[in-house]
Amino acid sequence: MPVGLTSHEINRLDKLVATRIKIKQGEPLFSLGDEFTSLYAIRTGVFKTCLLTADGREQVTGFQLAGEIVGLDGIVNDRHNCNAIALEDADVCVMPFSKVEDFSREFPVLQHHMHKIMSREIVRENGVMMLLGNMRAEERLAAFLLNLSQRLHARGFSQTEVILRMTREEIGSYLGLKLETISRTFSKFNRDGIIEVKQRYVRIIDADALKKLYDAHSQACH
Amino acid sequence: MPVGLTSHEINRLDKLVATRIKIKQGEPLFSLGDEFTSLYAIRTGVFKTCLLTADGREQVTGFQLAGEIVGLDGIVNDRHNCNAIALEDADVCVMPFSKVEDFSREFPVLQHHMHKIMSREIVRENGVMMLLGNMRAEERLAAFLLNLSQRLHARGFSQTEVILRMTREEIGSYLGLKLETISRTFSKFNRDGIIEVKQRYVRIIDADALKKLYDAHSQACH
DNA sequence: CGAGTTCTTGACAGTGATCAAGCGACGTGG
DNA sequence: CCACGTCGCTTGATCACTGTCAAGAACTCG
Repeated sequence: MPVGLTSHEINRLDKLVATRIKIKQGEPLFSLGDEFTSLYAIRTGVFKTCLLTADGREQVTGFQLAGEIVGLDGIVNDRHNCNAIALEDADVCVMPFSKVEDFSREFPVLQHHMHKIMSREIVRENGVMMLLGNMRAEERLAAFLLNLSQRLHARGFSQTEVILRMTREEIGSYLGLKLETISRTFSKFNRDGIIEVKQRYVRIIDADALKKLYDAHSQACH
Repeated sequence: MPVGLTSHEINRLDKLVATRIKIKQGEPLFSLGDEFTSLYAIRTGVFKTCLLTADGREQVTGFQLAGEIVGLDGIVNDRHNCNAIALEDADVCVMPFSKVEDFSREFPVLQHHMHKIMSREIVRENGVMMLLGNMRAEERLAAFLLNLSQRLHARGFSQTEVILRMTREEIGSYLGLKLETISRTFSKFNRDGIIEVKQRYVRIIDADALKKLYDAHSQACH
């Protein structure tokens, strides 16, 4: 939520986020084709957003942590354009979008905040396109680990120790790789002493080595 | 521009799009790092948006045609996050973003329109992620050709004949492939009688075959 | 007309996918 | 508490797709 509001304004905005719902692990917050009514602010828990192909395979388009907004995909067609699935039991604020728009007209700060959130999502996806289009498996996984650990750190968790909430298959789908490749690359990082992996537990030992991998595609060809 | 406004309102909104600039082929409309001040509505011409790696290789993140909006990436950090380069001489409306926000608060229709435009861009990028993450070279190029011909058709051009404004390298960058692969795949489509290609000229002979390729990744694995 | 850019095509190599087998963790019910 | 079943993870062997390197052709534009 944006800053710079009076306490009276904040009281009014509280109504916007009054409705809270709980989503159990594995359950959808919304599904492709659902009518779009609201944006959702994640209070606790981790979600994935994904598209499904007709045969049931999925493309994970993002992982969302506490404090992030999901549902922006639904605005354009008044229907959700992806599935949002809880990767652990989650707690979510429901923000009816018509109210978001009403309040946005009233509070320029909120309006600008909304625009920034949508722009940030566009820029994030640009980064994923770069990742999928130009990077190799090791670079992709390094980028993923660094990004995840940074976001967790910003939420007060350890920057070096991560408990993955998603499977190898989901990571692979997000990164455009198969689960075997994720597993192999984790094992290689482990052998090289860059990280310590054991199933869902990951400890980042040498963040600089990961950064180097991440930058490699920019520097390799000098 | 949205519909459902009175002529008086339209007159006022005209001020928003009063500034027009011309961009020569190959010239940037804006560049990565530039201060963000405005959104741009393309009146004529085709643009590419791209990110540059340190070594000068690029990731094309999109191709924009007349009627589309560029610059949304700049909102989040008050700096442009990519380059927008004209692929042919172009004519662009400059819309100062602070005015866009002012008018959006005044005209709910415009506000909602803006939200839809940003949401549409998010959904488009989701589609590109699916393409880059799950599809093979032929499927990607088929999707690209279908998408381009549809968008051109919506602008009154032929649905079957396309003059590409971008190089093989730019198409490849967008699709996560090398220019040789684009060239080979074009040649294969040509041999198979699906399209007729000659340099920048492309005629779509068998759109259904392209659609089948595009859907293949959903149906192949039943 | 010539220089530079873009495109095509071939030969070969490499990265990651596929197929397959086995292991390990976790949860449920006996 | 343990047995068992399921799901997720690891690892190996092989293969296919696309990348890389290279050469030459075609087109564009000064």
